[in-house]
Amino acid sequence: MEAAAVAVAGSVTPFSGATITRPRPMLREVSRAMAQCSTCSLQQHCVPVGLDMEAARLLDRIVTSRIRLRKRDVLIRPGQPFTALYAIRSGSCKTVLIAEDGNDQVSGYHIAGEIIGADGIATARHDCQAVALEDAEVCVLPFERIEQLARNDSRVQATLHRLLSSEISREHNLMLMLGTMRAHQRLASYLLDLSQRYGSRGYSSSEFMLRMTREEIGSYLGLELETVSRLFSRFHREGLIQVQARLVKLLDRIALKQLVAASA
Amino acid sequence: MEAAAVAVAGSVTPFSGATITRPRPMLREVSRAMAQCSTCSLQQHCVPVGLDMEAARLLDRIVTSRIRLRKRDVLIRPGQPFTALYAIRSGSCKTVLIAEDGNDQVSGYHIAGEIIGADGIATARHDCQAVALEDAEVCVLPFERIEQLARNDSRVQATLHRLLSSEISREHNLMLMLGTMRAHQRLASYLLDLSQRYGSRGYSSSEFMLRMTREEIGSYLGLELETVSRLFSRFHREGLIQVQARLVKLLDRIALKQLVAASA
DNA sequence: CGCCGTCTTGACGAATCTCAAATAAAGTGG
DNA sequence: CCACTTTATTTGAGATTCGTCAAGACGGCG
Repeated sequence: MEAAAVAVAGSVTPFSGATITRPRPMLREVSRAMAQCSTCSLQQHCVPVGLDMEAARLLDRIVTSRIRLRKRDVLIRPGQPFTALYAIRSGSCKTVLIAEDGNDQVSGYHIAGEIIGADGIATARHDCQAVALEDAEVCVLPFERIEQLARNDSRVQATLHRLLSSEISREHNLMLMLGTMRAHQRLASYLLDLSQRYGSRGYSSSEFMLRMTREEIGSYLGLELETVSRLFSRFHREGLIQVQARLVKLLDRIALKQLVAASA
Repeated sequence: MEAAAVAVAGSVTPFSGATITRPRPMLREVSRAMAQCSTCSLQQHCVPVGLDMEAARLLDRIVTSRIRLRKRDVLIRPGQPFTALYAIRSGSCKTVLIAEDGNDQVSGYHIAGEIIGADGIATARHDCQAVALEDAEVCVLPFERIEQLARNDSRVQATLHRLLSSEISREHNLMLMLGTMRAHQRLASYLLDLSQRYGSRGYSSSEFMLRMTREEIGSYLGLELETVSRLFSRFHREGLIQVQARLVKLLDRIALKQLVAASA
């Protein structure tokens, strides 16, 4: 009785930031039996963070289903009615802002444990697009249920508020980066951010795979793809990192941090 | 029993983005009797927007006090414990993000009817500074009360969620601007945004006073103050606006919009 | 094996920043 | 209210960063 959250088609749209070249099938809803926060291995990184077992059980009532995404599948499209938040269970997504004039910008890179879709609440429509960067799985959190549960339990309520507010803080950091940093500082900052996020999830914090193209990274950082490429080469040449296509290894984290902090 | 929200000192801090040259007295709390959403003239623009009379009365229980600010008074300082949101009743404020390295950036310009402080929820501490750009008055909305009321009334809850989400959307727009626009487009975009916001509050949408310096505007737009100044001169020369110090008059709104929309 | 999307690198130019100096406006104390 | 001090704004000239255009290399997939 509530497949609404999965009303996400898969065909090409005029919005599409990614170059989708072939029609895609509907996104597939996965058995809801498996969607349980209380037994999920991501508990410490996802919505339930900080909640005790009892509260985590409450969340089991929210997560009604999961969606499997293949690389380039579109999870959210701009203008789409807002019904749910999505928690990434595995894989990664980018979010893309698309202005009326066609201007677009990658506004986020999201990995397991992170939540997307909060932009849609105010207007009841999403204003960004979300696309899988690799095969991924997301949990669907119907917003009505969240609100209902939040009214009945202050822990759930606090979790929701924390979640919305941290999206605001995340964007604050991005704005600081876009508004005050030089190209090389932005890239260094991006690499350190990835490192920190992978590290806190138990992946290597010094060696990882970039899931976005140079162009997408550039868009995210407010730069052209050539600038990103040149900076990767320069960092490599200067011994700060080792980079081979999408595989990056941080060699001198301290120097990277100094780059970011340097006022000039 | 709850003066906590007013625990805001006024002396010089190492953070201070504005150049405050003298010590300032404590911010003054104003009689709480007057703070009533249900009779406030800003109802259509502030928190109560969209609520009926009955729901607006609920908000009266939230707004416990008001604070008067003089120009340059600091309402929120970074790191300060989060206790409340603030609704601007009159006057205007800027919010400033401050990085550890001292890097700072104006992240918002807020006028009557707008809410500030939502960044603090996630970490229980504010991460931005809020400073009055002119004499102003703000309503204090203790967050505990908001949450309590939101649990009991879904209209209040929805209002809160809408409010947090629109802050996210506001920042999305800023990011698009910082990440994809040229200097002249950013300024045109800023002027149109001011125009729209003043207009919707019953002020003139074509003639208004800038409350920020060229430097603050530059910081907000990710530009140097000289660039801002030159652009004001250029827009004036080209007949798009008339500008005399802080007083701006929009002469050709269509051309300004075209500037913003132009892809190159 | 060849195509296509991605990435790298170079050369050049435009946009923007930096530094500097003059002018205008605002704030301060008498 | 005036004279003085400080802050804000404008404008110019030169330096720098980054974007644009172009060509070729790389690599994965059919």
